[in-house]
Amino acid sequence: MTTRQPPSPSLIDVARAAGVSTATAGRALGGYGQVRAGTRERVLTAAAELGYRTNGLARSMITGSTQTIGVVVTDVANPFFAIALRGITDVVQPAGFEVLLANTAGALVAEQRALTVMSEKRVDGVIVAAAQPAEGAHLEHAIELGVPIVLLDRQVTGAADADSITIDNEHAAAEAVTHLLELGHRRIGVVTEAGEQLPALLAADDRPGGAFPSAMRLRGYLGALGAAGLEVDEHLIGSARYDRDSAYDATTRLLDLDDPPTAVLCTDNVLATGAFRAAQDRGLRMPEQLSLIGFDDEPWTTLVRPELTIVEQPTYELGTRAGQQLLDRITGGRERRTNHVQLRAKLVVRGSTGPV
Amino acid sequence: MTTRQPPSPSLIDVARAAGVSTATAGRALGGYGQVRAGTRERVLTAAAELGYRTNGLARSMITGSTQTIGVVVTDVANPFFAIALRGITDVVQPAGFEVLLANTAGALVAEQRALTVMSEKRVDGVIVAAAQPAEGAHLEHAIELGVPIVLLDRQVTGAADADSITIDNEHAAAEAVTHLLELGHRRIGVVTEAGEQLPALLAADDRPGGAFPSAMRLRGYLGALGAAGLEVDEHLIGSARYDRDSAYDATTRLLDLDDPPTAVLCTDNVLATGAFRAAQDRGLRMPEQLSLIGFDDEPWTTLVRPELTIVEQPTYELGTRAGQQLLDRITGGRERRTNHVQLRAKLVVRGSTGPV
DNA sequence: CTGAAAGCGCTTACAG
DNA sequence: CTGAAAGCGCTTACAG
Repeated sequence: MTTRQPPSPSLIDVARAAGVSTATAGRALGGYGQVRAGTRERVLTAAAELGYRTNGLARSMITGSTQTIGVVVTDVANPFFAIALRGITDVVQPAGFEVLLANTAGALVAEQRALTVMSEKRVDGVIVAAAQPAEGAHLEHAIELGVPIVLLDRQVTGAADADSITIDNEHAAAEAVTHLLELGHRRIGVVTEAGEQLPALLAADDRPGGAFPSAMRLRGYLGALGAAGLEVDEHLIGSARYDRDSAYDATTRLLDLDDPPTAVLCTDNVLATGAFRAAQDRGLRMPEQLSLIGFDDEPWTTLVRPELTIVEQPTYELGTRAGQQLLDRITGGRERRTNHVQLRAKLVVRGSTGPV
Repeated sequence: MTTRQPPSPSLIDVARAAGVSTATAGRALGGYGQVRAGTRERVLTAAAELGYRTNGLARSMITGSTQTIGVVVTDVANPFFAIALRGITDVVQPAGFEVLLANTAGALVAEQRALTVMSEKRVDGVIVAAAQPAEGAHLEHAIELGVPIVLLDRQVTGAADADSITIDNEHAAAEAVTHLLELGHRRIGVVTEAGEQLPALLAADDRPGGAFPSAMRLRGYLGALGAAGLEVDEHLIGSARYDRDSAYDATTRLLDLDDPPTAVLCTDNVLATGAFRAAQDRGLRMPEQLSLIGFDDEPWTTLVRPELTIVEQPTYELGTRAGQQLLDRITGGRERRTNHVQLRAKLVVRGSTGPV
């Protein structure tokens, strides 16, 4: 059935059919202003008969609000962001807001473009998981234009006026290392994608502004060792790219050392899959011959044997809080102080960690 | 820094600053019509100085296009939809379209509301993974209003004018069962969330219109057994809700039978986690004592031992094709015939299946 | 190539 | 409670 599509009826058509002015028709349909019950009835009936639907563009242009927020992430297919995104929609949709989503694949230009487009589409605010925590100029620019921003999962330097919601990654990693120390481990390795930032982390003693979670976790690892009075052995820091195979190789290199680690912390869930596999393929019994800790409570961590000890992030809550924070900012206006919330991760001890 | 936000400059301001008409300013900024190079320069400079950004709402109201598509899914946190969504954005964003996302949590009313709102916001088209394959009236209504729709992952009865992209779930499940039959299995169980649809499936001999993938898979299971001349034993059909614990229980019930199955097909990835665990807890050696097949190539399926034989869906491609299909429809208009594409899943044989 | 004018479809003071 | 008019910020014929 391919009928030629009739032009969508406008408020004028409805008003004419109901015998009222467009102002009155608008009031009846939009639920604002005062309309006599009988008049409202006639307008509603006419609208229904004509198949009228409000033109949201026209309305938004006048009201100055689109009831839409932007969400910019590096990868929606990553379970972490997928779950956080669900948290955002669960909070924001019931409040009458829609979500405009952009995926940047980690490219700064894509993020910049997304912010420009969203700003042109007049979103009421944006939640962004930045591709480059060191690059915040475009974000600050958007804020100056009047677009409230909530940073998700990572702080950004140069975006001082953005709110943020993150996880205390440094503390989370430190807690995992402390657990291993308490079990008696002294040679503790780490599989990380923040390897090349090691020199900077070792040098700096001030807290960095914008940083990837991976860097903060590596920092936590270093800090916990330091607090225990242990020297950092750079051989124990296994650098990997963000994929399973690379983590596999990094883990293998650690296990090949003359003086290999007795325990390994993986600073991410994907890296943990590679590390687990490497240990498995090598036939190492866990936790007797190797203790292993991962990140995120993914389904597989309780399907493998032994079950994996992990650091559990409040991912869903990260999303709901981000959504709530942005709604508050949209309602509360720019006057409110910038708000930085940090959530705590939780160590979940299972079978993959044991005494040395 | 909380400066009071200056009203965003409009085209009028730019035109005035550049000493041209708004028509000319619009042409220079919007990249349409003819403008002398020198004039364009002046306009662009003025715009940059004023910090001008096009008002997309006003533009869309005139051009009749928002360069935005809607995507409606039941659960973005589900890896299946998260990956498909990534496929959609990867195709649609480079083409200059943004994505308006709605999560329905499987509620029909939420889906209806989402379509109304998206239609009011004048999206150029919508991709929807329907909450209720039997309810298509609201979808057909949107199409009549001029909003092209592409159905994702499930057909819907009553939405005859919608395009669709799905996976041949019936064939996929049948192929898995055939694999087990070839290995000599005769008592083949299934863990499914479509259990209550069994009577309907056993009765109907015509292909159903709208149906959940789970129902189509159960249908494939029944068909493959029938083709092999085997009677369907309803005791071998383990009904579960869509969660791990329920699948665990359903699997346990199957294994508790006097004459238990020697092989089990799980019609979904979540159900497979529960089934795998049940087999594991019972101490069954796979594949010697039980052959198991799951759905979707999730990371865990190659981390467990034995590795899981699975049916791999082209999830990412499902998304890219859906995006492409919608763009074609938006460009091509309503005149084109409705287009139904079905993708094939692939059986990946691994260690969890073996001879009986 | 450029401009004056109309118009997209609403909401908002302002009168009555 | 209702209406006439203005206006949101653009693009599009239509003239020149």
